[in-house]
Amino acid sequence: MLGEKLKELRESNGLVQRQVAAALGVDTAYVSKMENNDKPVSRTKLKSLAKFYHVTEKTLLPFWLAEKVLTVVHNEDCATDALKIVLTEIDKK
Amino acid sequence: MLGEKLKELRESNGLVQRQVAAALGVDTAYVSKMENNDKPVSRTKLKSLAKFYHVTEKTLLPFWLAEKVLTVVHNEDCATDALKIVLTEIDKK
DNA sequence: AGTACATTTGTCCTTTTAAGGACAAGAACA
DNA sequence: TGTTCTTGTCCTTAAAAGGACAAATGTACT
Repeated sequence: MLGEKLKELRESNGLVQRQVAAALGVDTAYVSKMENNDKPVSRTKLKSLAKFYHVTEKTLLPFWLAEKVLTVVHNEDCATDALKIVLTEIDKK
Repeated sequence: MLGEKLKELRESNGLVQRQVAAALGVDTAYVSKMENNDKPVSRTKLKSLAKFYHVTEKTLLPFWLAEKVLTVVHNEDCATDALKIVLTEIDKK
């Protein structure tokens, strides 16, 4: 979800993980894990990535947040119900 | 959301927080916080509460999960977008 | 007004879990 | 083979969970 997006962005910019890693000041393993949703992406890194890929943070944010939500509901069989409850709760306000 | 539910259940059973607290082995402050969504409700406590109120855990679970999701998306203005992304992602599987 | 009980709020502490990240070593691939 | 990407393990620090306690507030009754 977010990882896929990040990978797309990197490849569409013709970049290799090593370069991204350098830009963020981390190693390539870290980048790989972010792209495979194995490590959470911090918000500050998200900002750096957005800048690096020349997109606005705002476009990435929904995917970033979705990823977080997914880890919470992941493997719960009432996930859909829960999400719908939250949705109605949100626009009730 | 979950808290409201718990409070409803308690009151519909004509119980007071002190009794719930005793059943769970915690103090009343803790119960109050659970009912006001100030403290997360652990899954084991959820089970105890379900048993105590004579409802199945399955009926409470969606609200419990919704509460967790809410704390994740809370104060993010793209919350709705994120939730929708997760929804489509989920039933894509 | 004053007591008695119920609930809420705030602060504190300890323990558990997650984040953030390095490193080494294993696949893929060109 | 050299480069990229992935996986697994480890470590350290930063949060969050779980919960106690005290004190404040609310409520109802007489």
